[in-house]
Amino acid sequence: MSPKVSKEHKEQRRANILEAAKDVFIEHGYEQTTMKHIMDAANVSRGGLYQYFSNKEDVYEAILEEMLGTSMDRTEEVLKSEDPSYWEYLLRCLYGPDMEPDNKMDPLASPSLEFFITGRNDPRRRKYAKTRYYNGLKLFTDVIEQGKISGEFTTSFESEMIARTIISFTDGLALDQAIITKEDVKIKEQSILFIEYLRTILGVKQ
Amino acid sequence: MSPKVSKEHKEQRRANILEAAKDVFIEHGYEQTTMKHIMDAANVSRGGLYQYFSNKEDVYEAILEEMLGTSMDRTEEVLKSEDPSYWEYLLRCLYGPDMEPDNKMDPLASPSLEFFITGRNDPRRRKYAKTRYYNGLKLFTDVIEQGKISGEFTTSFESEMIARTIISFTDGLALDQAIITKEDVKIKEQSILFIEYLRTILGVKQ
DNA sequence: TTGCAAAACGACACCGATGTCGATATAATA
DNA sequence: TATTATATCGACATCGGTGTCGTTTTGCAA
Repeated sequence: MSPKVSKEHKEQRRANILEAAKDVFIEHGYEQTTMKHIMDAANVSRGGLYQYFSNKEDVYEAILEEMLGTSMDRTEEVLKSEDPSYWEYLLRCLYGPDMEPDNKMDPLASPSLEFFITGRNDPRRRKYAKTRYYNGLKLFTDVIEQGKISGEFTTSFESEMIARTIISFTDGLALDQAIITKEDVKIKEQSILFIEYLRTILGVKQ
Repeated sequence: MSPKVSKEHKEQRRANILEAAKDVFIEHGYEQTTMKHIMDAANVSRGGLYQYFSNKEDVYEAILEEMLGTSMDRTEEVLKSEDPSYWEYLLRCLYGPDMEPDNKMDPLASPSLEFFITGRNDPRRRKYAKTRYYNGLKLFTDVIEQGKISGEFTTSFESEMIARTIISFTDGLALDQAIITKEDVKIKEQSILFIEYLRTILGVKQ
């Protein structure tokens, strides 16, 4: 009845495997990585790996769950900060605490997009894609809505529609950087231009 | 020495296979379709298919070549029309002759994005992705540049950077519609908002 | 017709990845 | 130290897809 191996140890092991798997996915992408790759990276045998995850999709879903969780946490945190400007909230959600776009995006973005797009005919995968999309949509819509109420944004466009364009643009940037490479896509410069766009379309009062 | 089967016949057969393959790719996506699927759809045997194409990648590249070709032709055509407004040129390049965004995108967009992103570590595939990107970039940059020269666009932003955001936004929209589905992404409404954005960022004089 | 080169066929061998399973190692408890 | 549940191992059978190859069919040309 009593456990022969501590629960913490098991969770630790699982976390280690996930950590290693993440690196493999970043390097090879979703489709190209095999369970063998993960086994090697995590120093675990075939049987050992299958003890924790029943297949590759299962592994990636675990990584996704974690991502979706922490991204929600982070933005919650941002929104709870005492800064009163919704415009800054928005920039923080997009570009982190220092509100400065840089040249690279989340390295897990491209394997994830790959996971979503190759599984677009699979209800299970699509569910993850939708969750991710609607999480982002809700967050941005809320912030814009709040900004309107507070009088900081004077736009007459629908908050939700602006939120959608934010997501589409961000996704497009991630996609282009994945298939073309960073240097060629000029993420930073595009982001700066996009901020300018947002500023005008939202009618930000300074 | 002389051919036993006319060259036209052979080209016709090849074209038929490609036609069928295109439908299969649209239905199953790139990764999920197998040579067997294509064989069945095109009513050709295994050996027969391999007579024309040496593998799946080869088939898809043929489709891509065709796409890249016709898209260049079409935009060439648009640019050669006698209409003097560069703003309208731009809208036509984006949304076709009637300049009205609709709710759906090219059905081959998602298999192509899949082809590009799953092959992002393969130089061969990346070359296709780059060609596609830079074709679009050149087109939009040229049009915007012309519009500036003619005085129709008064923006002080770099033409190339605006062109890049056009591509990123368009790609993002295609991606989102692929992984989420049309109805949920509201492509038309987003496009209308995007046109508004373009109008302001370009400083279009009416 | 007949001859023949190319096109079309489909059986087959191959391969790499998968998930299972019986054997073994491990570590907590008695 | 002995017991025992379970974590770990890796060999193995399986499977689906691939590309080849020897055979058959086709249709133009002599």
